[in-house]
Amino acid sequence: MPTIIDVAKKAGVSIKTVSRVMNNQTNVKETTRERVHLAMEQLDYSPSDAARQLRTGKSLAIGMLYSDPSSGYQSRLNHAMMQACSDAGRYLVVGLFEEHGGSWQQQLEAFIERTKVNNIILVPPMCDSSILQEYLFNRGIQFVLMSPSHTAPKVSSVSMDDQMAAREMTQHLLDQGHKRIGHIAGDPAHIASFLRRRGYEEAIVSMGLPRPGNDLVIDGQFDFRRALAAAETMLSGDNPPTAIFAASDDMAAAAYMAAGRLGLAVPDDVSVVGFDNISIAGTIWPSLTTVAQPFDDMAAECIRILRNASSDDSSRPAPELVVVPHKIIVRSSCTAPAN
Amino acid sequence: MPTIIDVAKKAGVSIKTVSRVMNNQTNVKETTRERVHLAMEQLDYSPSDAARQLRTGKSLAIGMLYSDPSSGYQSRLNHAMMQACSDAGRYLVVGLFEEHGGSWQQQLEAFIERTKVNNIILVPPMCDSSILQEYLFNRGIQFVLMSPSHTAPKVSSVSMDDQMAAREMTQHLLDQGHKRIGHIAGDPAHIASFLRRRGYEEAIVSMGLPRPGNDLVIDGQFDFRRALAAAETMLSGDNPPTAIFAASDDMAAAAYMAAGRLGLAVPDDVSVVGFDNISIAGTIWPSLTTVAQPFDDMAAECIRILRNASSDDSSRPAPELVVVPHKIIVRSSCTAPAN
DNA sequence: TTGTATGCGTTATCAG
DNA sequence: CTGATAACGCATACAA
Repeated sequence: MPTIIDVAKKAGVSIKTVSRVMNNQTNVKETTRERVHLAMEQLDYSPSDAARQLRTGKSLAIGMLYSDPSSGYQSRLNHAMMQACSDAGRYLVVGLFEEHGGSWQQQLEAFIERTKVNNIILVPPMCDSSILQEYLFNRGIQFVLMSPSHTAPKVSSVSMDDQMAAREMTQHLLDQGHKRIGHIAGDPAHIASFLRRRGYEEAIVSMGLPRPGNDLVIDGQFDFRRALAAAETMLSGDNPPTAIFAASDDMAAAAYMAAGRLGLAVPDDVSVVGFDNISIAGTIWPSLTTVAQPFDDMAAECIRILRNASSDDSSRPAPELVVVPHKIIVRSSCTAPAN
Repeated sequence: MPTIIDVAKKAGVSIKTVSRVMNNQTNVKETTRERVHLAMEQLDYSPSDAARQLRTGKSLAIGMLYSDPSSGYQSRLNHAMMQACSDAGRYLVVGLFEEHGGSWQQQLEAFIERTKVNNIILVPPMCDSSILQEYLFNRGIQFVLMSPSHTAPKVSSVSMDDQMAAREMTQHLLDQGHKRIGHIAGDPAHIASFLRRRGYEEAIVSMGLPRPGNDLVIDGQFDFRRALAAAETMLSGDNPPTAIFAASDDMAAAAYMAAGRLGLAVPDDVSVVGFDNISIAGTIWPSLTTVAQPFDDMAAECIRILRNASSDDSSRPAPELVVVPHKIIVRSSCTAPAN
């Protein structure tokens, strides 16, 4: 493995100059810079993380702490985050908030002590703790909030627009000619449920249609069984909807089952759309039209923000509030209503 | 942060002695060893990974390369592996085999060059490549095979026993009194499909029941739609099974839907069991009895093997062939047959 | 604009 | 059994 010394020799300069070039510092003649770059390429040189880290005390690790390792959300986020880290030449160190492991702050403190990370990603529900934010801020640790319920003033955050996504999903249904669209809502405790519901209502009202009432909007609480009951109630009513928008794919699957039980075909008798794009959504039949949370892009944004922050020596860079565009995945569970 | 020097001072010894104690080396008087341990505890000392790495050239990173980032299997494995790494004080670096990125060996080579990992986990389908194994072996890189189709002679591997799991799952059905049990098999291209099917047949035959024929075993190829057709065929036949064992949870979900379409209730009219324990299995209703692949334990075993291997200075340690016990998750999709 | 010299916290050599 | 000291590869204070 070539070292900085080899590069310096090859380029006919001192190691300090090579160092300057590597870190994009000023005070290097342009021709010299090029010569160094050439030498680095020819030797296929890449700096040693270990040495760098030893010298600067800054780790390339990025910490992410979560509280529910079994959730599908977290699992997919991990996946995306790992990929993003890998792409950025950094690596992810994960930690778990234990139910009975003391206060969040204590656990965060212990994690930092143990791993020595100085970049952290805070995911729900921890990202909504102002205590944690305060602590990290005071300690000078760079951090990003992932999908916080409320954006904080001085802190960078990355999220998607649940409300807009729900609105577009509903619009998609309206565009196909549906006039009566049911909504199986999520757990009201989650802010996302609220936003998705609002987006759904907005789309409908903005088309001049009446605001949907209790016959069309039922709480499913992200629970399969409740959603099943909700869908059955809707579909067996007097004036059943021609389409159902479930606030999660799990609940959309429940709508599939309710339709089957009632002898209704999806999508011919009733269209169904979901939210999440869980892995089964594409393999189930008919394949489910749904909203894909842009995990990959959100992860990449988190890493980018953290990188910028730590490369910037001068104090704290301005916080960024990034909203990543989602994607509507149109598949075959949705068609124009009969007649 | 205390360093080795602080510990040495506190214990009244030289740093070399502290180093010896840390690395469990010989030639230290027992009382001295204790004194050092005490000092380390009192100072809450932990060695610097960066320095260690710089000095030894050995990275704490563990590499894992995969080819299908969107698969649920991979996503769950990642998750488990990250956790295991974190627990072991190491970290995971992931890489992706690109479809058109050159041969596997070239890509593996590039990954190693770039990340400098010297511990690698090979997952399906790469774990079955003897070329890759040979390459890593010659290069002196420690590696473990994850769920290989065939265990290799000189290489450690970690897997679960698909056949045994399928056999137990089927036995569970038999124990409840089922005599006619259908099987929706997976893609014959996967060795796991074959093993699961064999386990199913074994259980049935060993009870003195006739070996199931083509009316009871249908290929679903891990495809929802095919599985749906298969389940409908079985359940609408002359002598329908009272229980269906699907080789994946996705396909079990298809069986649910087929039952619903035919006006059959799960589990009262037909029991359904699956394989994988995907996240929806517990939330769907009735919740699905299934086989849980022991991702966490398998991941932990991989890391353990790698750790042992790299701490062992003397040549190459003996390869281990670990089979991790699986778990049958009994939920509510399965009951005794009617009458 | 460029170079020299020192130290980050370990491990390892070799001499007691 | 123990210890002084030299690396490992990089960044930087300081000198030129």
